[in-house]
Amino acid sequence: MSAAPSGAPAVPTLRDVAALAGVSIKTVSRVVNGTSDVAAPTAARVQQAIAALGYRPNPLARSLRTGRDDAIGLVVESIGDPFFAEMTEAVAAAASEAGLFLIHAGAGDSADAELAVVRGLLHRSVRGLILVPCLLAYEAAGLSVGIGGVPAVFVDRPAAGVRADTVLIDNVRGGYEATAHLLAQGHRRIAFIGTAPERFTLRKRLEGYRRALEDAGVVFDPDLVVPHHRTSEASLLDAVLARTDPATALLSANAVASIAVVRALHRIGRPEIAFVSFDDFPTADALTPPVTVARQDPGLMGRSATDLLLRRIAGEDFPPAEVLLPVTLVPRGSGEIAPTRPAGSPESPGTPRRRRAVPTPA
Amino acid sequence: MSAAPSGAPAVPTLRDVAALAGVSIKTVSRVVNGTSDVAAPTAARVQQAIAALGYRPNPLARSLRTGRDDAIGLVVESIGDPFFAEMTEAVAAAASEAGLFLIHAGAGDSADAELAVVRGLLHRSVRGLILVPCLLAYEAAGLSVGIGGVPAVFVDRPAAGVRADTVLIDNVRGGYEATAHLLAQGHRRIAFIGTAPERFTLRKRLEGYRRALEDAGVVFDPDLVVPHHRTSEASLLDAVLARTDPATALLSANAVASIAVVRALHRIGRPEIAFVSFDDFPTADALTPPVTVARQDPGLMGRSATDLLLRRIAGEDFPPAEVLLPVTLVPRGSGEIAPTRPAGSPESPGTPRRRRAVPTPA
DNA sequence: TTGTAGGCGTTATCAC
DNA sequence: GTGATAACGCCTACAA
Repeated sequence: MSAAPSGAPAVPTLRDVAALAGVSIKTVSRVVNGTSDVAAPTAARVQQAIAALGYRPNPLARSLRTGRDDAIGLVVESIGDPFFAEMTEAVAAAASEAGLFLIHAGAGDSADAELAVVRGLLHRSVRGLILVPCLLAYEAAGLSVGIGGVPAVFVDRPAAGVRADTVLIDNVRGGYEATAHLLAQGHRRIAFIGTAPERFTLRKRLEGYRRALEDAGVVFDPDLVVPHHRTSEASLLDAVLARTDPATALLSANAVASIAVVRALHRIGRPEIAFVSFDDFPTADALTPPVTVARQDPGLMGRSATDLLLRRIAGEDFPPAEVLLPVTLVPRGSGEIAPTRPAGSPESPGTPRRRRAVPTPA
Repeated sequence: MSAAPSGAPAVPTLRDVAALAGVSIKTVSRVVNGTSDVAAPTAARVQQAIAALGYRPNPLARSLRTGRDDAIGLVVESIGDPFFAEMTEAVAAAASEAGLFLIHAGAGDSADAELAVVRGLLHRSVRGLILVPCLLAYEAAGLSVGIGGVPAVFVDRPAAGVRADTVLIDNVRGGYEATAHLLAQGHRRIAFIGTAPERFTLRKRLEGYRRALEDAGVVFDPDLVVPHHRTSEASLLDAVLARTDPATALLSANAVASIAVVRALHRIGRPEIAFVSFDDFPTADALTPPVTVARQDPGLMGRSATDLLLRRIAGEDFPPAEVLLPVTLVPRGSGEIAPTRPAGSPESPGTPRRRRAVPTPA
């Protein structure tokens, strides 16, 4: 066994330190917190006593007194999602660097649950919050969050009814450019896979998609927009491929949808269909063909959010920031496939700019 | 703006509720905590006052008084790793179901940092800890953790010097079976990719690999064991493929290594090399060929750990549990490729049991 | 069944 | 510069 002293270890308190150092409690408190000046010799004695006893301030008692905890809260609906996992890692790193604990709270999928969680966090006197609002339920919640309240930064999606900093990616532009990229290859029938109208990001990406079509003079066809439920993976692409005027290209709405698309294409043996993925994913560059992606940077998102939050916590005052992070198109092959002209197609579409062969193993 | 009352919202306390209900503080406390009996009409009045004021107990004050917080701590070195992300999600779900907050602390990569973090967590009076010990540094740390101290469950790797519950996967067996699977296809030169001797799991998997070789009468060749640093991805496989007696099959040590292998094979255009991945990954079944994996279940790991922890927190007493989770071999194609006999190979190895063609797109 | 006094460990107020 | 003393919000004695 280890060299633990017999009996209860008895965590030392300010009083113990004070007794050992022969000073008052308050003096120890001063030394610990570095507030006001303490005479050098006194301070030294206190430091020594602290070291001897292995004293550490009790964060709970401190929080009770000061009304704030050395922690920030992070509310994400699902940390299993690789995107949020990477974001969370960045937040965790920045928080621990700032000496703050990270209290992680999953909000499930309901607005009520989310508000309850946020309230719980506020009750713990967290210094600030980073929130991925699962639903736009802050409208009338009457929470004192954001500017004028407990510092808060909304991430990935905005929250209605709250003045607070927001960090988003440029979903519309990302959707636009991904679509424009496919249009430039000559595609006119581009399916949008994995939509979920209730989700802000996907709605925005769809908006970008529609705008790009519009700018190219292609009529929007709602039949080419397919939702993705985890259960429907097997038949995911049937609706857009098995028809008289099938889609010749696919744009997925997020990484989860992308992986479903990859699986589906693989299963039906149609790797030659053009495909751009919104979101990068680990093996995207090792597939056949390698997958062209519109890449966002979750780590950057987490860092930006935490930076803003820490500035707010430090007391900086500035108008609500709206950070819009870029989306980068990374051509890898799958998105540069030109449409195969289906038999009896009415006309040749715009000239494909380039055509990269699909690597086929010997 | 919302219907916030003018002036400071002033979080209501027990006293406010007591005043409104016309009872004593203690009575309110009793109602809130459900301890001892309170007369029905009194209780009703109190409940009403609570509702009217929107009172919520202050968890910090409660923690200070009771010496415990309604939270558990989770220490993982990197939550960005998909494996730990999935595990964390399971833990988070179970914790919130039990009404506990999850305090997440990244430990970086140093034993000192990890111990500091654990100490910090203990100081916050967390109810329990789930730890992925980054280094086996608990030996002489003298922390009152585990049996007889603050409930703790070690996950993924054991911790020396602590009596505590542990949840591991059967790494040796997983490594053994993956290797045996390749041996059964006739492979004799099997490379082990992504080793890192300082990591428990990888060491164990390597052990399983060696045992399987031994049982098959194949001499272990240390040159076929290659470490994986993130920087060396480009030339990862050179050492085992570019030689007179090259490896004909690969076994990767974990998901990160697997993805590196997939990329490397893709880059050098050698998809026909047999490959088994330790750990599943999202697109494993959509690659060409689909990747055979030895699959572990991170969610199950998180759930098992939390279950144990909650039982400890509830006061159950039982000898330290050592849960060993299974690893399942999932044949998908890449692991069922027989060796191509290199020119001048001395002899034909054991009969391949089955040979599945590599799907090649037309 | 209900109320009163005291303290958990800390910081804030005010004297010295 | 330093030290008593009173909170912070809650819960655990014990008394009524």
